[in-house]
Amino acid sequence: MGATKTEHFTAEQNEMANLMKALAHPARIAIIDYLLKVNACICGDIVNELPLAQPTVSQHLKELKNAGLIKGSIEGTAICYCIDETTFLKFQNYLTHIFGIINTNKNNCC
Amino acid sequence: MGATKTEHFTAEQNEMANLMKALAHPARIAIIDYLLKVNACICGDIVNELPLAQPTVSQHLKELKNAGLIKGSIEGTAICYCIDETTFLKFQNYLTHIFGIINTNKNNCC
DNA sequence: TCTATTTATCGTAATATTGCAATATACAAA
DNA sequence: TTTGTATATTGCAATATTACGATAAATAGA
Repeated sequence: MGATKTEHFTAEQNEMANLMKALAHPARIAIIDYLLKVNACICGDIVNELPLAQPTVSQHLKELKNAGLIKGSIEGTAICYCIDETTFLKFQNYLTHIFGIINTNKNNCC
Repeated sequence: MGATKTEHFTAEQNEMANLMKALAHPARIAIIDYLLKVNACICGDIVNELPLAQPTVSQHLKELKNAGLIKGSIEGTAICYCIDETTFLKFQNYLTHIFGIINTNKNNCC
């Protein structure tokens, strides 16, 4: 097998799992961390910031872009990537809900 | 290759990527959703709640347990699973930080 | 003890992910 | 046009994940 049975789960469950999957690699966490640290679009030097070959970085950026977590625009010979706030907001809404329940329901466990 | 180069990233980046990976499947999101919905330990009927075979569910539970997101205790012939708040708190701390930066740095993007 | 029930593990097939060399593409500047 | 620079794509090998049938282990109750 090896293929996730997405059709049996709710749209939200699949959506959240996809966002988690997009962030389920330290290189992609590092990219997000870096984008937030420089607090701007990155135009050119992401590859130098990561301990991976250029095609690998390009692939990770593509996955983050497909998930909607970052967006890019062509800027001459370079590409500018930055955080896509809309998707992060959706992600935040789900997680805030989850964390909210966890924090109010403390100690009702075996 | 196929193996993540964890040694090149920070401990926090690897830790967060691992938590994301543990949640990067709709079945595991569904398990967490269900645990929160019933607001208690689940003793016995997780398998019936999911559209997957028993060995598959058992495997997903194991992954959530390995990641520290749930904990289980033997209760007669059944196993009781529940949310592990400590790990979720760590996860929340990281994400609250990320979301905080994103929400304060709006519109400084290309 | 025997049986039923519940959860875990093993083994395996199908599929997905990771990483990079080689190469392609796109554009700026000489 | 040619050269240099930056990013993307292709192709492939190594590894990981997903799913489940078969089976094991553990316990409760007859």
